[in-house]
Amino acid sequence: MATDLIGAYIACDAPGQAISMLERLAPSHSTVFWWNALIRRAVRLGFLEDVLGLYRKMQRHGWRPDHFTFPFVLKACGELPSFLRGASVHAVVCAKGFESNVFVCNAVVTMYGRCGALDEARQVFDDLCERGIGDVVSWNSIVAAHVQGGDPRNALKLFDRMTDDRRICPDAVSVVNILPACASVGAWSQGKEVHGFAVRSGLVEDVFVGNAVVDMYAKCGMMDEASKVFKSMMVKDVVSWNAMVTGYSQIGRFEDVLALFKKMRENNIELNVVTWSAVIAGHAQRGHGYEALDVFRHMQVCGSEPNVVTLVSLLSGCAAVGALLHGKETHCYAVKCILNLEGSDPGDDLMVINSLIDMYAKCQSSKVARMMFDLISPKCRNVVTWTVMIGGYAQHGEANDALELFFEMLGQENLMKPNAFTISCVLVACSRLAALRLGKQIHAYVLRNQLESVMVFVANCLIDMYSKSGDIDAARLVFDNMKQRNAVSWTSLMTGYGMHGRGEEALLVFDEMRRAGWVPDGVTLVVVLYACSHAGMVEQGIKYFDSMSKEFGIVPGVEHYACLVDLLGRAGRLDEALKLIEDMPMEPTPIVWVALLSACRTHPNVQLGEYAASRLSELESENDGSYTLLSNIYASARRWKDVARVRSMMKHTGVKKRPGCSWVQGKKGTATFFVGDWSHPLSRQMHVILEDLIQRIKAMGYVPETSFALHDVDDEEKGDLLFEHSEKLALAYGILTTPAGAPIHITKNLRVCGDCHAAMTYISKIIDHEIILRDSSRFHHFRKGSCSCGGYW
DNA sequence: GTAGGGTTAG
Repeated sequence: MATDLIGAYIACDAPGQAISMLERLAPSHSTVFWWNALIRRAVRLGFLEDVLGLYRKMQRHGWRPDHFTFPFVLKACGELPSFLRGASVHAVVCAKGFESNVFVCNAVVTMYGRCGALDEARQVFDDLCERGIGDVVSWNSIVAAHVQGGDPRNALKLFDRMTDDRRICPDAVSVVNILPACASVGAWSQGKEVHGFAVRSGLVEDVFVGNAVVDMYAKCGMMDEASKVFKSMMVKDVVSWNAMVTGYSQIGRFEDVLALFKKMRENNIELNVVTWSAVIAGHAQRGHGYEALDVFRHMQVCGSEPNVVTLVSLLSGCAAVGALLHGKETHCYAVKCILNLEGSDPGDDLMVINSLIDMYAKCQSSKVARMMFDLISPKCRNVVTWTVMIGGYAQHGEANDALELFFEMLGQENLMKPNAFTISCVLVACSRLAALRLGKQIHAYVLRNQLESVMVFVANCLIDMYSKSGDIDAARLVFDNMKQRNAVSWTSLMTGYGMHGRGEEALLVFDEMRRAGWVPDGVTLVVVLYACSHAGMVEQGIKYFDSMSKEFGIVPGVEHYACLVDLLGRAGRLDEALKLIEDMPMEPTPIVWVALLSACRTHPNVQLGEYAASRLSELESENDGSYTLLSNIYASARRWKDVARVRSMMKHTGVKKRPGCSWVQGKKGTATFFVGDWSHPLSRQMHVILEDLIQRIKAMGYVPETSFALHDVDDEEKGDLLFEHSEKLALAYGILTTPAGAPIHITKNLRVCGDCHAAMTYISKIIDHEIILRDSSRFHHFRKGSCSCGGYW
């Protein structure tokens, strides 16, 4: 009688009444059923903490959980997820002798899987197998644990073992579990086998299975296969259609997406938020932010409610095109409609916040990004939060801030483990700063954590870091040791050789690349031309440029023309460079005119320089570099009035010359110097050294090239100004702090000054160091009185 | 037991 009442209470969701009645009953076998019923109800309703409360309460009142109780309780632990509580339930399972109950043990495996405890899950599973009581559910559980735990490769291995085991017959769940794993590692041939199995066993008629097959092919980019399966499906639902939409969106076939939309309407399938989000994401991932925004608008017109996923995709689109205003609108929308909604997953909120930080950083608003970052309490941040902020800094010339934040991340109380993304961002920052010492430490970290073996990306960043930090041979070593390479690996190495003026080697790599079967793209050709230009290989460069379309099927873009202008200009062939610009099939962009203007500085030509500068200012008036170049051109012609005019023009238009800045990586960190910056504690000694060196090289024939000083003052004073250039200060500091015989590495934010270049060439003859100077475009190795650039500074 | 999402390189 009492138990009937309890059942009724449970059925009408009055658990309090049911519990108080149960507590008044004496423990007997029949009433465990009602505790289980209560617990099951709580699991269904998602009251996970209540499940555990009931579990404790029933034990306090003397009832023993049975083989029905444990799976529910374990499910609650897995969904919370709470490893500690799950493990203690597992301990009780063992203590009460339930380890031979496969039903209970399968639930333990699933629970551990949900908690990310793959080793524990595996141990329970292996135990089941050893005792020969594992069933298909056990196998499905352990495979699912590996798929969800981010270990798809082992999931695939386990699935293979499962199909080899004759006692086990995979079911629909097995197939639906394993196909996403195939897709995530691009194992389409294994996916094809699973598909074959599904067909032979008839499972493919299950709409879940069919969807999983379509999804697998679509994610592998095999839309013909996906389409074939899709068409053959007797029963389709919106998930089937969305799998196709996603597939086409990912490979950018949006006209096929539109065709699907039409058919969906014909079949009365309503587009849902997943459909729209997938298309938005497809555009965003291809860098088509404005198309993503269009789809978003369309979605709203159609009355579909965006959700977290929609916003995250949309923000990545805004970030890709630097659409700050749209990003801000999306931010407002998120605050109004999405963030902090009752019952929303806090992980989802963090994802939106991470996307917002990334969007602001990529839209040049790193201050706003940092404000958002600081607003999140450190214990709520995850590794992506840190990475987007570090990456934002690294990419926008705030490399020091990037590194500072990275160290802050490492010092967090709740241990934050950098992942491959974080490491890539940090390496970008190292590259910018030429921070070789830190870069090497990061490399060691990469090796210890085996990040490079799975991540071509990280190794590519290492190549870039080493070559931009002055150690191109180390870059080569990283390259040679890569098990897998992609086109970026090759071009990174070529860029390195190009920057170091080792054009022949860059071209050898280019040949190697082609022999290895890689098809060069537009970027590769830019690098090839750049290498030719910086090594003075004019004829070679022209040949490559002329054969681009024929040999590689690449139509020269404006960036290739700019390279060729640079190439001709460096060689002093200014008329040809101008003719090339005039004959260009497209409108020249600023980089083209800057290339010509630089050439007019290297090979003084006032008239052409003026022309280039005027064309440049039509396109962008705020380029401080172009004013400096023009002023240098006038100065070298000793046209001081024009120099003054340019300076007043700069003042008038509010263009500020970026201050020259050089730095040296020493054992105790970085020492940074600005022009005329004598604030360093070693300044006195630096001054003495410079004075002495300049005296000595003057005796060797060095004549200060005062035209670089940008001032109309008498020569003696200009000599002083040259004396104070940041790269000379950095050199003096390097000499003071670098052990004899070791190279001095200097990095400068702008192009090296011609006088400094000349002075360093002389100085390298009399000091016991090689000087390796990286400026904004390339490396200069000064050794024994000559420079690797061969005068093409 | 099925679908969509945030961070990385030339």
